[in-house]
Amino acid sequence: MEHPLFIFNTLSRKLEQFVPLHSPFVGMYVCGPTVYGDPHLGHARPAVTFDVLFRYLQHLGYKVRYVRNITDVGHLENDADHGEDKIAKKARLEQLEPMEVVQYYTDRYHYFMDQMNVKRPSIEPRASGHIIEQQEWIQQIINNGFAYVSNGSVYFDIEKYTQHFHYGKLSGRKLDDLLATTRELEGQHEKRHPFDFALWKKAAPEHIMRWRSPWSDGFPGWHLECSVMSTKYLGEVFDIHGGGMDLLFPHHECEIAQSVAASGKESVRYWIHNNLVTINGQKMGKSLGNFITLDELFNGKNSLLSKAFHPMVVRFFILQAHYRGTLDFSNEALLAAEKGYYRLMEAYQILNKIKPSPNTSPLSMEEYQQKCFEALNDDLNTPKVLAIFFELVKIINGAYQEIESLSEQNIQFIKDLYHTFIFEILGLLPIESQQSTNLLEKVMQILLDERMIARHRKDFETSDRIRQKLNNIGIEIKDTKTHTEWKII
RNA sequence: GGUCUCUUGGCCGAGUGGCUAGGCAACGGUCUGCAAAACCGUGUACAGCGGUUCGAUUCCGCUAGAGACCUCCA
Repeated sequence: MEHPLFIFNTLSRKLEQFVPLHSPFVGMYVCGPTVYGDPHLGHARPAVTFDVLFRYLQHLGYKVRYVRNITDVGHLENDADHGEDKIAKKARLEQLEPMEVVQYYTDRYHYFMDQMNVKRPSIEPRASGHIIEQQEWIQQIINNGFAYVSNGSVYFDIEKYTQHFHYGKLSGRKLDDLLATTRELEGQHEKRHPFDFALWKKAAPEHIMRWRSPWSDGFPGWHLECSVMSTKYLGEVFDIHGGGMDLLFPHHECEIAQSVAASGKESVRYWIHNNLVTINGQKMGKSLGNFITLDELFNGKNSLLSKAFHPMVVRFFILQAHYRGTLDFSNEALLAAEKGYYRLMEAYQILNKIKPSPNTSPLSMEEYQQKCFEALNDDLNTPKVLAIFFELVKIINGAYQEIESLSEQNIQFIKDLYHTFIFEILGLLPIESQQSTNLLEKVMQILLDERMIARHRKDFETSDRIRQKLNNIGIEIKDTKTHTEWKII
């Protein structure tokens, strides 16, 4: 690889050169959604972030196995629900089979991710399909002495673990601090220590989702599935584990502990975390109820939105910020992103209309390419890539007006840059204008001809009326020196 | 309360020890019958106070404000 990729590893809190364990193969695991609700903007961020990483690694020539799980069991609710499974609870509310809920929201998730041009992972395992493997892990951890059975549930023995290993190395937490701040939770009395976490949970009688086990009829603990499924498909040690910042503790910390307790090895080499989407400076999240679903975003039906936004605009919006910074949502910010996105895409269309300059322009296109790679290699700096492209947009527009000159080769080179960076790696696609049929083309031509005749005889009242009426139904007219252009907006 | 992070012009957001991204909005201009788009130009931002330095928005300290995690969460 001629361009070494550097990526921020949460484990070391440093920028590290990415070197796969078994090049050219790369194993990447990302925590997927818990399918008990519609996906919102907060789900889109990691999906897009790691989609870009996936795409970029592939572009660099790596053979990537990308695993992203579906959590369809195992998340406890510790409020008034007495450890009831989240999925089961929702099912009860809606009078549905749990698996029906799971299927519904999984389909929804896929649908919206497809809309945003997020590639499907190589493997998308479900927690409920790996109960046996999870039980095997639990047994292994018990055998190794790092877990104990209590009243049909199995808990991870943190104190035992810390005698040999460092619990808190990823999140930088100290056990004493944790001790002082751990809250009173249901089932606490079953644990030896308040910070022990469940590997297996005995199910209450009314609990729908349950499986047989040596310890009780119950369900696996909420941190176990990722450890089990990642190593099952990627090996005991693999390259990348990603997810949202909010999963850092306790979820990812527990994953490390589980792996070490089971196999003696830490399985993840590069921990990568994306930052959160905020709204009014606050985390957008399920529990706060301040989230905007992708469905609402795409159809505009939310009081915070002035209009519907195209999925590509949302993707662009996400990529305009660096993945490790918070991204503040607002209607205004989205409108700005929308404008910018169309500007970027229109410049690509204009490339086909430029008259190539016969003399070679002094612009070095290779330099732009180089800068794009440097930006991506510097911890996936997508906003910088976009900034570089907006410099090109200026040149493209200038060339169209013939105040800048681009040679045939220049034009082709820029097209190639678009294909590589914008379409392939950033995964932004031009929004196809609603299939303008041949008939529409012809009708438009008649209208524009009539308008041109009116303009020629200085009947601007008529020409403006035609333009306004077309505008009202979503067709925009632009007069250039030689002709009139139109497009559906 | 503990741990950690952040604070960039009207908004969103990159980045750097000196050469001041980008997008959106605004203003002036070119073009146009007028628009729209595009192009050109303008606004000289880095929370506050100290310190290090020839020089700090960028490094260090303090203060203020905001946020995240400590409980399921992308």
